[in-house]
Amino acid sequence: MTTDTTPDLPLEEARTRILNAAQTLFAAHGFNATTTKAIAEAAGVPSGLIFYYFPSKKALLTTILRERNMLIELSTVVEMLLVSDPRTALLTLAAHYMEALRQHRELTAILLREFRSHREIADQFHALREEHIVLITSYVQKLLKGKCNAPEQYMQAMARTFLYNLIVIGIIEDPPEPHRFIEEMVDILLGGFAINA
Amino acid sequence: MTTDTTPDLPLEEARTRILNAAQTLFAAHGFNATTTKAIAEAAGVPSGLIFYYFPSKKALLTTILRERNMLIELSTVVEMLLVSDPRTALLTLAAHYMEALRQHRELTAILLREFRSHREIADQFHALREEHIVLITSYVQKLLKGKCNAPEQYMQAMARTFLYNLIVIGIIEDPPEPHRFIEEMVDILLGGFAINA
DNA sequence: GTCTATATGATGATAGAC
DNA sequence: GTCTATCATCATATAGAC
Repeated sequence: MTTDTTPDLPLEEARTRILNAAQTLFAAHGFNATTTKAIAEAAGVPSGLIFYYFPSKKALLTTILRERNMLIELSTVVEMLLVSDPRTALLTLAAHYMEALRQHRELTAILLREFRSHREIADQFHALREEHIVLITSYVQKLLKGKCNAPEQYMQAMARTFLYNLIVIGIIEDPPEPHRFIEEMVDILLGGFAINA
Repeated sequence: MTTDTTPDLPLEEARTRILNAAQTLFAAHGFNATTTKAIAEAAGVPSGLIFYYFPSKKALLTTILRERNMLIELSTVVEMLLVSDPRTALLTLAAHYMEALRQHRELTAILLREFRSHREIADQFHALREEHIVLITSYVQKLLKGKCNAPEQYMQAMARTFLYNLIVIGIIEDPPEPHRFIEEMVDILLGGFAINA
C-alpha cells in the first residue's frame, strides 16, 4: 500500500489465504465436509492459526459471505447500461450478470448449498435475490417504457425468469460457452414464440 | 399384502422408516451434517439397526435416490397431455411439473445440495435434467407444430427456461401459491414482450 | 504472529446378547 | 430382526512454546 517495491500479491496475508482456501473448499465439498485441517493445509498454514484469526469454523463461513458479498458492482453497471435497442441491452445485461456469477461462482455455490442449514445465510441469500429482481425489474421498465404495454407484474416476472435462468445455467449447468444460451434466453424473453393461434 | 385386516400404514417396516427419516434430514441439513444417530431417533429405531439394513451411511443416500427416483410418472402424464390450445397445454404441463417437484421436494433438495460432492449423484442429477429437457422439448414441438416457425434450437431453449424456472421457484423460492408464477412464466414463454421496436 | 501438541467430544460402524 | 454397549477414529478447538 505504501513503499513496497513488489505489489501485494506475494505478501498475501495468512488471514486472506485462509479465507481463500475455505471459500474454495466450502464451495467444492460443502461446509460440514470441509475440515479445518484441510483448510489449513490448502492455505499453507498450521491448523492452529485458523483459530487465532477466527473464533470458530462457522465464523469462517459467515466472514466469507460478509466480506465478499458479490454482485455489488452490478448495481453501478446497470446504471450505465442505457443502450439503444432492447435486445442489445438485455444481451449486455445478461452477459454482465453471467460474468459476475462466474467470477463469484464459489460464493454462489456456497449460498446455494448452505442456505437451508444456516438461517443467516438463507436471509442473505433471499435478500440478495430480491435485491436483484428489483434491480433488473426497474432496468427492464426503463428499457421498455413506451415500447411495451405489459403490466408491471410481468416486468417482475420477466426479471425472475431472466435471473433464475442465468443462475441455473451459470452455476449448475455450467457450459463452457454460455453465449448461445444467453442469446436464446433473451430472444425468448423478448419475443416468446409469438404464437399465431 | 394378503389377509391383513389393517392396511400397511401402521405396519410400516423399519427399513422404510429409516429411509424416510434419512430423506427428510438429508434434505433439511445436508448429508454430512446429519448423523446416523439423528436418523435412528427420527425413525424410532435403535442406531445399530441402520447398519443391519445398510452397509454405510452413504448407502442410505444412494439408496434413497435410486429407489425413489422422482418424476418417472411425468413421462406418462406428458403422453396424455394433448390439449387444444398451447397456453392451456403449457399451463397444465407446468402445474404437473410443479406438483411433482413439490411432492418430491426433499429428493430435489438432496440432489441440489449434494451433486457437487458425490459423482454418482452429479451423474444422476444431470441425466435427470437432460431427460426432462428432451421430454419437454418434444412436447413443445408437437404442441406448436405448424403454429410456430421457431427453429428447433429455440424449442430446446424454451424447455430449459421452462424447467429451470419451475425448479428455482418450486424448490428455492418456494412461494405458498405458485399458480401466479406459473401463469406469468407461461405467458412470457408464449408471447414474450412482443416488442414493437 | 506463528506453530506444535493435545484435550474433549462426537461420529460411523461393530460385536454380540436377545 | 431388534437392541445395547462400545470401539476406533477424527473433528473442532485450546494451551502454550517460540
